Amino acid sequence: MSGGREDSRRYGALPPQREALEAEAEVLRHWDEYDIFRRSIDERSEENIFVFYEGPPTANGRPGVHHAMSRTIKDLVCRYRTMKGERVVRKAGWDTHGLPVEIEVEKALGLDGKDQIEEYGVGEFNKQCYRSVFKYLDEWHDFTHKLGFWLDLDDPYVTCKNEYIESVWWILKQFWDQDMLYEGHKIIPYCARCGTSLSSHEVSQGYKDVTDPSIFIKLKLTDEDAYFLVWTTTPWTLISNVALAVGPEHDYVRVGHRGETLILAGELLGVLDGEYEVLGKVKGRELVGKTYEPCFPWFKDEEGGFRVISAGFVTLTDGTGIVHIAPAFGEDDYIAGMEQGLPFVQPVDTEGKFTPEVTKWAGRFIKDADPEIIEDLRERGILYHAAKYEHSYPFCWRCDSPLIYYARRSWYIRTTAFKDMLIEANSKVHWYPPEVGENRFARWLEGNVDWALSRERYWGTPLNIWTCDSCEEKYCIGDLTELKSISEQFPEEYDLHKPFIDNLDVGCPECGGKMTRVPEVIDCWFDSGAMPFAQHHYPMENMDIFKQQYPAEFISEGVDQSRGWFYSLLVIGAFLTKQSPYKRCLPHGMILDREGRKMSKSKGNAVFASDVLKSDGADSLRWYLMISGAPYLPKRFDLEAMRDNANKFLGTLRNLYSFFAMYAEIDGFEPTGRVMSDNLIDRWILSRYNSTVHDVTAALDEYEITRAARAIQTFVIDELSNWYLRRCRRRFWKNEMSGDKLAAYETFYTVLEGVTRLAAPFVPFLTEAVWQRLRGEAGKSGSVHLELFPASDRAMIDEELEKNMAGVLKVVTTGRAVRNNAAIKIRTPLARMLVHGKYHDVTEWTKDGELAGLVLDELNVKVIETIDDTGELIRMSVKPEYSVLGKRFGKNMKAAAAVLEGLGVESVVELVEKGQITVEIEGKKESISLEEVKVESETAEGFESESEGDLTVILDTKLTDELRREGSARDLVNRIQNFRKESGFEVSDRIELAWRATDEIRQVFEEYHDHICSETLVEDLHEGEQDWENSTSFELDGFQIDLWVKLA
RNA sequence: GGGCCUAUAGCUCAGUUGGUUAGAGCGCACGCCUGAUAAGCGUGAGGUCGCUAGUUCAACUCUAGCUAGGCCCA
Repeated sequence: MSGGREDSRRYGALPPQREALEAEAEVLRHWDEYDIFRRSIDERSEENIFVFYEGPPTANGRPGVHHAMSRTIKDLVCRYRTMKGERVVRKAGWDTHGLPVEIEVEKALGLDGKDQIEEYGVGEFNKQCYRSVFKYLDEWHDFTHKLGFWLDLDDPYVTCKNEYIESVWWILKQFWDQDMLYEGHKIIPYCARCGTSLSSHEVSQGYKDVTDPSIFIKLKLTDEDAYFLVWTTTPWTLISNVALAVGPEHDYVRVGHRGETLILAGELLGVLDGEYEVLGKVKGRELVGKTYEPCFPWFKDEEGGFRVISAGFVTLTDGTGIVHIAPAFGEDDYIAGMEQGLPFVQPVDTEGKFTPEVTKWAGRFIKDADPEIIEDLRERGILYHAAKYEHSYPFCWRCDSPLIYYARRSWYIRTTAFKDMLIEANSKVHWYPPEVGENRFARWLEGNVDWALSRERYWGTPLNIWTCDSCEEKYCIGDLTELKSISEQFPEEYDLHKPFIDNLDVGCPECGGKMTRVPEVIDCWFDSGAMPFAQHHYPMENMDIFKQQYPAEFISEGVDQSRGWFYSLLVIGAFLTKQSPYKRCLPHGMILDREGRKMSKSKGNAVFASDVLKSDGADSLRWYLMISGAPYLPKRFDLEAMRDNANKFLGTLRNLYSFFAMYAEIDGFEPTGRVMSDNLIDRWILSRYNSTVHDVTAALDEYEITRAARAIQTFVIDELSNWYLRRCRRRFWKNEMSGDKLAAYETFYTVLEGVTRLAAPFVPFLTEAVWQRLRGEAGKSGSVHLELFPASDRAMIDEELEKNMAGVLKVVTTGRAVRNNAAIKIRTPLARMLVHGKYHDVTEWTKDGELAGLVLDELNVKVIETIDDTGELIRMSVKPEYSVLGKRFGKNMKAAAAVLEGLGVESVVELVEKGQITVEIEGKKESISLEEVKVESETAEGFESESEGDLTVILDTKLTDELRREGSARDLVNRIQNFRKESGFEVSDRIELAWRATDEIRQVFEEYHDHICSETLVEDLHEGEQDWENSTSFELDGFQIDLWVKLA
């Protein structure tokens, strides 16, 4: 072991729990010094590869506990596969582009909007973006390191590097060559503040419930003294209104209302205030073609507008059934406008302000103008009714401005063209749990729309399409060689971002004219989705590495990445290789705060991973995240709960080692690896160990991490510590190294060493610290993480024994309850214990002397007896076994139950003795066998009893003087041990003891002389006062006792 | 508004094909143990299994609806 551990002992001490952080630091130093991470990869065969992809985080914010979640899962799986003998390369990655970065830099520089950025200078701005991305990189490195996430941070892929961009370009060109990249106009969610369109997955992050205006306006028909009643929640779009849409099959009515004639859908008359009279009924299609007077003057002369059109999307759930159409500001509107030849007006600029055409509100931000627009409509008598409307509306996920739907020029990937292939590729992916992939993700793919790829921003991979200024031909340039061949004076040093790329002089390969690149950059999700290829600079180099590392066996990120990374990986990978780039995907749930609320920066309830690591260490955090609930469920994070949970397990593991080390050191035990014990409890723990290894392996192979963690925890705490070690302590206390003691050491060592390997992927630090100390010299340059995962040895599993021991444990638990009820402490021996159970499982073990011995010892009773006939001690009754009788009696079950539960004592005895009995149920004679009922036993007389299921334990609680004296002897031993410790003696020190007490106690000392002396390592026992330094006095069973002690 | 998931003890979570004492840990109360000891263990009290209807002899479990939360999509 490296670091500061100076310990000459064979089994060195673990740092105490309160120094767990220092212990983890020591392990980290060891890993560094002996290059363990590198070796864990290099020492594995290239023939046996497990491929893992790291989803690149954006290092422009502090890592939170949710990052610890995915990083723990990733690390756990990778360590596990490594220990299974596989070679797991783990390349780190950083996602560097995108709007979030730009926003942060804008804020830092005090810039507001694109004009100011361009004024500031795009080159310098992008430099600042680059710097900003790596602002938190130190904390990310530190967090990754301290969490124990083994990841190759020295050779990461970085999406803004020239090589990475070049690979992305190559991929884009593949799309281009197959006509999968096109330029179009679409109505897109647009953030006027950021001056950019947002992808659907960006939009989805920003829905909020807001209150918007809800207004009804009256639009006068040109050839009739009547008004269409129209509803909208976006008054500002009314300025761009060019048509009204009705559902052709819907029923509309003319109504007389407040002296006017209004037209609206018959089903929606409820929107009217007060009395109305239905004047006539008409189908929607009969209204088509009617014209009306525009509500605003600026576009009243547009040709082909201001008429009623028919549209399928008109519903009768809201509004009036008459929908206002503004083609530039809604997707349905735009499509309808194209189909029906409506005019297209877009009097809103890219900053979301009205253009000069709208004289009254020119330069005003559209949403801000809403109140004035409403007021204007009111003044002119067009407004029918104005109210508030609460609904869910999208906001920009970064800058929080309301989005508008806006017609923009945009580049798309034609994902709809290969939608079926995406669905097919996804169907072969194993999702954990399956429904996330089969239901949610697959369904979402069904509704696939083309991927809006371009972004009108600065800090991103430039879209590699050039247009010739002369011949107008468009070219997609797929790599640097090609670009260099057609550009003049391509410099040695370059950065492919804007503005460099736009300043190049690029000549048209056709006509030699000057070419200009399209201004856009691309969606950063395309960058991260390209990582299987671009991380290796494929296909310009590393073809062989790519081939070896594609596709991934396993990826894991938060469920919120379904539409993000999981999608972009799939689109790019499947398009290029016709298969999904990942075979297994384990999405994990969001981390909520202790109140169950989402963690967010704005709420201030986010917990930062580094803070938790600093206060509690990695193992605690990792163990808590893995053991508390299935990974895909949302999880509440509570520091207190984490501490309780983790200390329980980690503390027990630590104590198990400390115990072992203490005695193994004294006895100079050195493991031989030969575990040949015929001691029953040794065989039991080895059986349970191998069963646990089997269960954990099965769970991890199915990626059921929580199930695996719980199996380990149950084994370590309940079985190894609370039962095996508890029962075996005395075997280690013996003075000489007997065969049995050696067997205990070998067994305990074997299991403990195995447990460190079993738990190593979960809690890599403590397991490492324990493993190293167990291995001693041999482990000094090694690591538990270089070892193989334990294999379950079937020959060691004894199911019969496990079953019997389960019976023993049940009896012990019940016996303890009896003592508790009777208020007789364990130190007081009891004469006998009677056990009764219907099933053999529960009592079978009593035939085995060794098993019975465990119970005698644990409960401190002299004799154990099974009783078939509870006789006069117990009264019996029966209850039906519903699972059996329910099928037999069906409807008559209730009657049958009543009959059986009402059986008299004699009948029950008859049933138990003969195995069956005839009773009358609903007038029919029925034969009931013992297998069809449950026999219950109650009550004890003069004894104390407790029943647990079909098991009954009875203790004879009568105390004799003899038993009392034995109890006192045990008390004395206990007091003397405490006294030894207070006096500062070592566990193995031999002592002289003197005592002074009454005759009653003298009798105990005489009768149990040998026992007391051997238990407490007394060489000489004296009666009477001494002048030794160490003395104590206390009261026992009402008698005063004085003790003196000194080293022998 | 739609899809998927979740709802069980004060808290965090288990609960196998419907079967009659619904489990664990933490916390709480009481106690035990004390040569793993600034540890350890046990017992107990706590639950109309989110609500409502339905299927069934029997529902925490199946079905439908509702409510609340989460994720995703509009």
